[in-house]
Amino acid sequence: MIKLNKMTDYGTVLLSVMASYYARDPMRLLSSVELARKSGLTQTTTQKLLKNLVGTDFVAAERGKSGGYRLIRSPHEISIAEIVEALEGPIALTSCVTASLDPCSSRMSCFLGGNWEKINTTISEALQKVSLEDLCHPASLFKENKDGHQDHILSPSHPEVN
Amino acid sequence: MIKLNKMTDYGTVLLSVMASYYARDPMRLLSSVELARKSGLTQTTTQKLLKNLVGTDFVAAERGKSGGYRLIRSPHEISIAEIVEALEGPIALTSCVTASLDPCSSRMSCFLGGNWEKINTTISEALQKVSLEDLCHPASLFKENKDGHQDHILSPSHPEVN
DNA sequence: TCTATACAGGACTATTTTAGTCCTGTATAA
DNA sequence: TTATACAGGACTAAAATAGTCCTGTATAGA
Repeated sequence: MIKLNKMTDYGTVLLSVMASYYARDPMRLLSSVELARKSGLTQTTTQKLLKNLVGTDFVAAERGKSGGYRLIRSPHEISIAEIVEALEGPIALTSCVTASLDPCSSRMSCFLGGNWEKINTTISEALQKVSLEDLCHPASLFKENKDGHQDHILSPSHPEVN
Repeated sequence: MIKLNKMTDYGTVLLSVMASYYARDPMRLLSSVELARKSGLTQTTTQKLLKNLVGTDFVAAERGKSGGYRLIRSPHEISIAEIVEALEGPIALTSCVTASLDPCSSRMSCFLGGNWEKINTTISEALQKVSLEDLCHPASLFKENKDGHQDHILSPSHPEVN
């Protein structure tokens, strides 16, 4: 099975929550604690994810007492490819294609490499065509509680065991 | 990084060797020992791979003293998708899509699931378009030794440490 | 018929990768 | 000045993968 990490799965959930807030107020900061609660992920996992997402060109952080995180690009401009690359590194089916040091010590691997690279490109293009917004339709993701607060109804494909 | 297993990487090397023999004589049987030597993989790894490949509709085995393995379909009819599925199971980015029992216990995962499935389909289609023959151009893979025997010049992307 | 060879299948161990935890430091609003 | 929240890395635990080993079955040839 060609698979994403759990962390990337969790990451899409987290970013979906952030996207839903972005839709209402792009400048709204959400702390890691808030994001953990809204996403249903544990705090430590949420924090770890956020650390990996800060520094990309779609998530920014502000420190201090009223600090937090927010998207800095519109969800429809953020591709799944970018998210995957932020959390897992370059999209490629074999490390041969991307390893720069002594990448292909044999003719076979180079020979295969060119073809794997075609496949990798195809896959990367497929992921580039899907945006965070495509995964996330914020309007349907939240419902109001009696007390006016919002609770997430989201959870990752592989619910985190708490 | 979305990645294949090492075993699948090794598997493409092994199948490339088999394809090169198929091109000369489709009925030629190659023992696991021969295949290990020609591919540069260890015997145990080769045997393990072959066990997983036998039973697919592209590799068959014959037992007994002069037994061995061979391709039973032309390399140009064998897609990388089939190879990957034989060695790793169904091609999918998250297990949610394929797990049939309690696959999506939350709205989010189902909601995401539909989109992941689109992505998975795209990736699967990309892999179906590449054949074993595309990876393997037998004519260029072998060179004759002085004594007229052929040695493999192939090795996997991640050469196995012996 | 006997024997050597080669595939069949599964159980087990070791290794590697991934996930998850913890600790210490820095920035900022109040 | 202090409480809060992000930053970064080291460490441990868990899961997945790779690799080994053992026993059984089929078959060609002596």
